[in-house]
Amino acid sequence: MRPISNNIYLTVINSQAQPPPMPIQDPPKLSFKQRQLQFREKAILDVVNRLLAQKGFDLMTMDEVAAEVGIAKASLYKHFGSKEELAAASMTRLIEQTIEVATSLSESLCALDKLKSIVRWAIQTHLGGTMPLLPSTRSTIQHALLAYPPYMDKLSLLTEHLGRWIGEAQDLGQLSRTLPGEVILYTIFARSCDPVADFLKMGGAFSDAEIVDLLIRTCFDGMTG
Amino acid sequence: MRPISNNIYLTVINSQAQPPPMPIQDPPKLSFKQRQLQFREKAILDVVNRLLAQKGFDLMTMDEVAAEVGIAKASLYKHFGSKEELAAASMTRLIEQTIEVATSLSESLCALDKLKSIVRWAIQTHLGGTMPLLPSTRSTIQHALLAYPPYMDKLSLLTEHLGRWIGEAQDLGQLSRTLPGEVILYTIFARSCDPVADFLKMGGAFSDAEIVDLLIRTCFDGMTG
DNA sequence: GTCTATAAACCGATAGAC
DNA sequence: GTCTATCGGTTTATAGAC
Repeated sequence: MRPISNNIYLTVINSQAQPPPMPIQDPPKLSFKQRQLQFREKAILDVVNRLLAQKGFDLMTMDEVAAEVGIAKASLYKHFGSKEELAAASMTRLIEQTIEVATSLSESLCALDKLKSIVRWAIQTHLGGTMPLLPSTRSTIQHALLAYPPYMDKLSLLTEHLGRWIGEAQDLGQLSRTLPGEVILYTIFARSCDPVADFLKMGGAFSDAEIVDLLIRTCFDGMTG
Repeated sequence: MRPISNNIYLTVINSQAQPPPMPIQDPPKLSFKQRQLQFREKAILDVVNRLLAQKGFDLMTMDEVAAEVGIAKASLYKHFGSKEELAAASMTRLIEQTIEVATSLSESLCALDKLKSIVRWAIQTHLGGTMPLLPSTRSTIQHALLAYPPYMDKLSLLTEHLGRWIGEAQDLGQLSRTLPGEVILYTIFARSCDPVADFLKMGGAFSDAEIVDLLIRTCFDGMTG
């Protein structure tokens, strides 16, 4: 597969395996103050994540974030330098969570089932109201994300995972060998934030579980089957 | 197929055929002033359509619209009462154009090919930079659109067209008979504004024609084939 | 005099500073 | 917790054309 040029997903599909950027070392004991800071940071990001999912970046206000966390607006700026950085941190954590889900998948699953599991988790998260709409070239945050190395690093890592599974699934004939890897990758990303889920939920005719199954089915098997 | 509750698409899939809401009468001679107004209105909507496609509703400003049209901001309000109404009018025209494309399709095409033709046209429009991202439950305009009868009427009309073809294609076994009609309909809508097209274009590895083919293929046939 | 386009003013909201 | 500068949607008053 051809390496593709830089883009928002910083795709490294099927690139040569890279050494992990840095060895993971569990952080040594933090002082009480540090833990308190970390705790509040988590609370902030929880709120931001939900607001991003519900209203998107432009409609989310810093006043609102501060109010929902229960702290002063100025305190927000102690943790995050700007609204963009705040959103970028939240998105980075989302990618981290996705990577955790990916690495925790049973090794006994085949590549295709691993990919489906990721999409399943993403759609469930979406239906739960905590999945920001990641991929849009029109969004204000895209530029901030591109300029935020932690996000790009984590995205590379995730893409590496998914790219490996996509290649495996193609080798096994589970996914079309004639479909470019990035088309599969982007389609998986897109379906994970698919507005179709929202509209089906609004329609009220299907349970969440049914919606997940329908979306995974149309995503992987199409509509002609 | 089960009728589904009201939602943004006001689905009338497979509903009984309804008489057209009103007979179309070509408007009799317009005065010079009226025609001039109509001409400028078209120019405004052209700009709005492009800006909606490029930046979305929230990031589009009335200053920008006025500047690009080449008129004063206040003049915009002679034509459209608010920013929401302006966007709604633009979206309504887009649906009208889609209906025109649909009705102009050759009768010799089978139902499935008609559906594919519509998606093909939509993705081409998208790649051309004049396709606003219609379906998102998070968007500000959705409420305005729901409250704008001309849009809802046109959308019903379009949905009726597509719903009929979906039913035909299912009867012919061209589309899965076990897939709910609204899932197919929404998927078609979603794929028509798919961000995947943008990312593939940004990647630079594919021509527009290739992107269109890849998206139609994954949409209808999935990725496992 | 009337009608139209526009510049300028208005005002609420919001990011960020003190 | 308050303050300020800015931005953007909306309104109003004015200048100019017919």
